[in-house]
Amino acid sequence: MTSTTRHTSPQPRPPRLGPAEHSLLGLLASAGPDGIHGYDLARQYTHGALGEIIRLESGMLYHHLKKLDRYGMITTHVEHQTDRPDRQVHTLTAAGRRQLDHWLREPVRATRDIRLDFLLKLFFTRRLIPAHLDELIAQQRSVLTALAESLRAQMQEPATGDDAIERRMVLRLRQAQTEAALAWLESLPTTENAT
Amino acid sequence: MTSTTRHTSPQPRPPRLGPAEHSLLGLLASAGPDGIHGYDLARQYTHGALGEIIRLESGMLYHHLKKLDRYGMITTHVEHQTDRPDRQVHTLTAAGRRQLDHWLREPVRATRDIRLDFLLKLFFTRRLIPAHLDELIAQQRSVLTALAESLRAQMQEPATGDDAIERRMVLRLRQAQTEAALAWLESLPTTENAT
DNA sequence: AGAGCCATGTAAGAGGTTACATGATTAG
DNA sequence: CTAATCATGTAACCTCTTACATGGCTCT
Repeated sequence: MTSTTRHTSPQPRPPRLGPAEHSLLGLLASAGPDGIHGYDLARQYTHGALGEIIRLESGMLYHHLKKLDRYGMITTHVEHQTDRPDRQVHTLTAAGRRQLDHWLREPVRATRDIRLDFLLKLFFTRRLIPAHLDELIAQQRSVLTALAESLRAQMQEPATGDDAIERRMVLRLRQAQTEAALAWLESLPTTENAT
Repeated sequence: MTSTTRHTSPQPRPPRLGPAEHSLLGLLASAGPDGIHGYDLARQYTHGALGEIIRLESGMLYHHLKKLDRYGMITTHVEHQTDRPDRQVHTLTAAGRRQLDHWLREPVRATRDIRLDFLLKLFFTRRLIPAHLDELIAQQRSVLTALAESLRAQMQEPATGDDAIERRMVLRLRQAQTEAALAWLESLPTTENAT
């Protein structure tokens, strides 16, 4: 076991992490203080419900792990094995956990982010901080409700211009998708009717 | 007016065009044989319904035009102006028109492509080949109906495994989004109830 | 005089895809 | 013997985003 993490330049830039990286933080949080290695992480994206939400090729997975290490979100140490290739075991840092918790608390702003980002938040909130589930759902509902109302208001405006029909088609689609997401949200199992 | 198009190597690779490039082909088809220049194209993405569907920065726009020229989908010639900067006027080629028509005839396979790709197809079919509108909508409806049925079948399967709840949440969201898109599709103005 | 339009781009970087490289071990 | 598993990556190539560069002209 040789520590290989170097924190000479912890945060090269303000870290803007995507859904893939946040899901990795979530898996590392689930793994606990003993850490987890890349190949094990990769398996969680190919088997299980996570793979239904997001697809992550091994190339990108290792790339993201490097990035998270550079940002000081995780630490990395090599675990030597005799009969198998060496593993790099990763552990979540306090900064990584803070980043994860912050991300989990934020609802998504746009309807199109429900499919990927919000599903991930839901998945990891259930697993890591189930007490916060109702709050996450409630906050997301209020964002989508506001969006739906704004769309309804735009539909009320008198149609003007030669592309009025096209604009209305677009608006109605956005409205339909937003309302479908809202209905789905409201059908979600909460603490009241938990399993 | 100096012709600058070179067709020494017309198709360097099998051309895989994205929605942005197809929308450019659509605008070039609307412009007719006299062609149209980049800045004029850019305006159609900032004003009008097109901008509600897709956002295209000028940098990417000029990049796509270069690519379309390399692929032999458009031709380019410089139009000299004395009081204004020179323009590069682009014209759709027969190959470009073939590509556009082929793309317009294909329904999208996934629900998430409705928001961008299908809206573009709808937009340009209405504008260029309105006689084909009903067919496009009917084909897309049959694709989405099949998808909805497959999702319903998956929901019927007995829930098994420890992440069964999560899998069902994902499935129900996909179902809700697909059914919302279907309902919207069926509410679209067809030739029967045209304006 | 300054803002903004006209017209075409470049530069730099983030992010992603697809495919392959390596090399040992184990299961069928 | 062959294939798959374990484990970590590299290489090449797209795409997209964001911001800026240029320089003359017109409008207020």
